[in-house]
Amino acid sequence: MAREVAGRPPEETLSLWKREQALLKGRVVDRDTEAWQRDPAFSGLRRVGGVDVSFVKGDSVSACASLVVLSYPELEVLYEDCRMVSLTAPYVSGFLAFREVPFLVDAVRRLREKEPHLMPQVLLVDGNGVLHHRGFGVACHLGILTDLPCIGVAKKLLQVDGLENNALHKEKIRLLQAGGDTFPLMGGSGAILGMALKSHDHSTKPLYVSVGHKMSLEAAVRLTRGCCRFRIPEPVRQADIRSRDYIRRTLGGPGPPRTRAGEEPEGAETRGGPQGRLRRAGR
DNA sequence: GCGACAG
DNA sequence: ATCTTGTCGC
Repeated sequence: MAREVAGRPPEETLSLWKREQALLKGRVVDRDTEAWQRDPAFSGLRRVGGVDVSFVKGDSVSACASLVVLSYPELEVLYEDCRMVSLTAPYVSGFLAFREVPFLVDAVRRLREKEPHLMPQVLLVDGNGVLHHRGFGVACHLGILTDLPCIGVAKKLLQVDGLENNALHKEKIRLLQAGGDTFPLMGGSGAILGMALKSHDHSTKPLYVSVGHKMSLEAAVRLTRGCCRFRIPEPVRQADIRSRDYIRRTLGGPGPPRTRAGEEPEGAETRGGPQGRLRRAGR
């Protein structure tokens, strides 16, 4: 049943959300807090997490929230948790966290309870950190709620605080040479809000990296680069691929629906549990 | 009416 | 976010 979530929240709700962001923003730490973050080779870093939420096409409510954990530097998947969820908040630019973050926090909590030894040492988040209307994007929000170092990795420039995807910006992109090349994204106040990063040699579009929590921008950019086999860093890419795959296996796909009304015994999932646990463990 | 718009 | 196959290039 394709449901629709309420259109745009009333101003009163947005006002409450802004207050919440302002409150939590005060707790963001934009410095390196872990020893591995300052090491040239990130020695000591063994697990990197990625999160994403994918949607069912004609439906703005049903989605799959996923959390994956990869080994570093091998980038092999060690853990996967995909779960169908019902979103309650609509997407409003600047308030993405209120739509997606509760389910990502749930995923982290499940991991903490069931496989604490696989807890990632940092999370790469699909979206922005401090590169945000009020300096508190989804990567900051998730970082504060989980107390994990987080990095915001966006695929498009969020045009805030004077930043514009204009001719000058496009020219700077064109001038990026090799993978790893960057240029700073300076806000109106003069502060560096994030970095545009050419994630690999033949990528046209850069990634927009910003601090989420418990990490410096320099380390965030360097680690993001270290996680890229393709344009999108592996943790986020795997979370995306697996969440979309989970939806396809659950609803989409050719042939008759896997679970026609009245068949298939109660509850039990066809493929190893509601969360599609641990598969293809690396090493 | 026009432009903006992370996911 | 999603709608979507083949196709061009290394």
